[in-house]
Amino acid sequence: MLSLTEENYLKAIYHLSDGGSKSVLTNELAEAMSTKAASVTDMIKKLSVKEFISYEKYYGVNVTNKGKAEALMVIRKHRLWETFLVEKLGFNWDEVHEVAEQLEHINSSRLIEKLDEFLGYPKVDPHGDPIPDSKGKIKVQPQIPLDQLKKGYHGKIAAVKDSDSNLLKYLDKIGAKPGIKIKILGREDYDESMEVLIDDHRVFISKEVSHNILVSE
Amino acid sequence: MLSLTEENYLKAIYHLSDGGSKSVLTNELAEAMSTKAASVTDMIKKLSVKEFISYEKYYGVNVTNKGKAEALMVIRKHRLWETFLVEKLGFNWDEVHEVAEQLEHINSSRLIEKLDEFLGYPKVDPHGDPIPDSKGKIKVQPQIPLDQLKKGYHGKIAAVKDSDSNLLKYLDKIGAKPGIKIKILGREDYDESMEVLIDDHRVFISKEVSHNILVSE
DNA sequence: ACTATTTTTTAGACTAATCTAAATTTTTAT
DNA sequence: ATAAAAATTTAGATTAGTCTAAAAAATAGT
Repeated sequence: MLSLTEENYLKAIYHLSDGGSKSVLTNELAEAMSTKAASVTDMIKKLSVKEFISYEKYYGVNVTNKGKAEALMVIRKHRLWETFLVEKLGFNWDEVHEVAEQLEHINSSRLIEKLDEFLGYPKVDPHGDPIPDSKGKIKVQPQIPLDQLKKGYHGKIAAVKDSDSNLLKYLDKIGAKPGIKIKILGREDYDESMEVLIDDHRVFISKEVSHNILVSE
Repeated sequence: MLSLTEENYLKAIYHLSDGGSKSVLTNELAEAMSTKAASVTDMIKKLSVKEFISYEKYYGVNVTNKGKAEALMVIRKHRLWETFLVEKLGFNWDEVHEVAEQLEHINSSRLIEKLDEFLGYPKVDPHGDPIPDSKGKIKVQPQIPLDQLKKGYHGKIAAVKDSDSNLLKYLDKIGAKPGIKIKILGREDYDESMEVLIDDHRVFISKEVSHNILVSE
C-alpha cells in the first residue's frame, strides 16, 4: 500500500510522462510537487524499490506497468469524485479540483465501484477527461487544441484543460464545455485570436483560451 | 488546523468523555486508540497547548468548548458520510464504518454543506445516532438499552450501538434497525435473555444483544 | 577539449507520530 | 503509615517526509 504522498508523486510522474510515454526529470517533478529536488530524489528511491517506477541515477524516471496501474486507479478515483461533485452535489466545475485531490486517496475498492455505479458508469469527467474503468482501461481519443484549427472548422468540444480555476470560470461564462457545438468563424493571424460560435453564441477568444479548448477529430 | 491524528484523538476523547461530561484517563485513551500510554501523553500535550483539551498531569483530560466544537464537526462529517453510503450507494450498515473513518477527515466545509443538502438534512445516521447540524448543535434524546426494560414494554427502536460489525450483521438479520416497532414479550431473569416482537416478527435475543438495542422514552 | 553552468545526488538536520525502557506519581492494601 | 502495585510521564530512539548546503555528474559554450 502506498502512502498519500507516494500516491501523489506517482500520479504526477504518470501525468508528466504523458501516461508513461517518456521519462521525467527530477527538477520537473520537484516543480510539479512544489518541493525541492533533494526530496524528490529520496522519494524516487522509495518508489523505485517498490517497483512502481524504474530509475537510473541522473537520467530521470519511468513508470513501470505496476506504477501505471496504480496511477490509473488514483486518476479513476479523482475523476469519479469530480463527476460526483458536479453531477450530484451541484458544484461548479472550477471548484472541484482541490476536494477531489483529497477524495482520491480514500481507500476502498467497494466504495469506488459503488460510486461508479451510482453515477451510471460515466466515460468522462466534467472537464471531458476520460475515466479509467475498474480494470484501469482508459479510452484515449486524440484531442486537438482549437488554436491549431482553421476558419470553418466545426465540431463538438471534447474536453478543456483543467489546470486553472480562473480559466475554467471564464470557459463556464462563455458556455464552453464538453459536448457543446463549436465553430470557427474567423481567425486573426496576427495574435491568433479567433471568433467562434459556441452553441450558437458568438464569442471572441484569445489564443490562450483557444489553446485550452480541445476538440476530437 | 488539526492533523488527521489529532482529529482522531480528539474524537476519541469526546466519545470517551460522554460528550465532555467526564474526564478521560491516559490508559483509556491508549486502549481506544490502540497505542501506548507514552504516545498518548505526547499527543495530550499537543492538544492541550492548542487548547482543544485541558490537562492536569496524572489526572486525565477534559475537552474544552473549542475541542467539543471541533469534535462535533468530525462526528457530523462521519455520520453524514455513513448516511450517504447507506442511502445513496447501497452499502449495508455494517460496512460503512471504516470508509466513513476515512471520509470524515476530508476538509471542505462547502462539501459537507452540499452533502447535507443532497441527503435532505438527515437528523440521524443509519444506526440512529444524531447528526450535529452545521453549527454543531446535536439533539440528544435519552436512549435506554432494551435490557433495562420489562415485559410488556413496546415502542420503537431509536438506535443501535455501532461498535461491532458482526453485531450489526446480526441485528440486520433479525430486522432490528432504527424506526422499527419492538415489544418485549417475555424476559428470563436467569440470563436476562428475552423474547421480543420486532416489526411483528418473534425473536429470542440474549442480553448481549438487547443491551445494544436502544429505545427512547 | 576543457571550463563554467546546470542538474542531481548525498549528507546531515528537523518535525510529527510512534515506540521501549526507565523514572515518577498516584492508588491500593495491609 | 508505608510498601507494593498500577498508572503516568520522561528520556531517548525510530520512521516518513521534508529541508539546506555541499559534493558529484552531466551538459553547454567556446
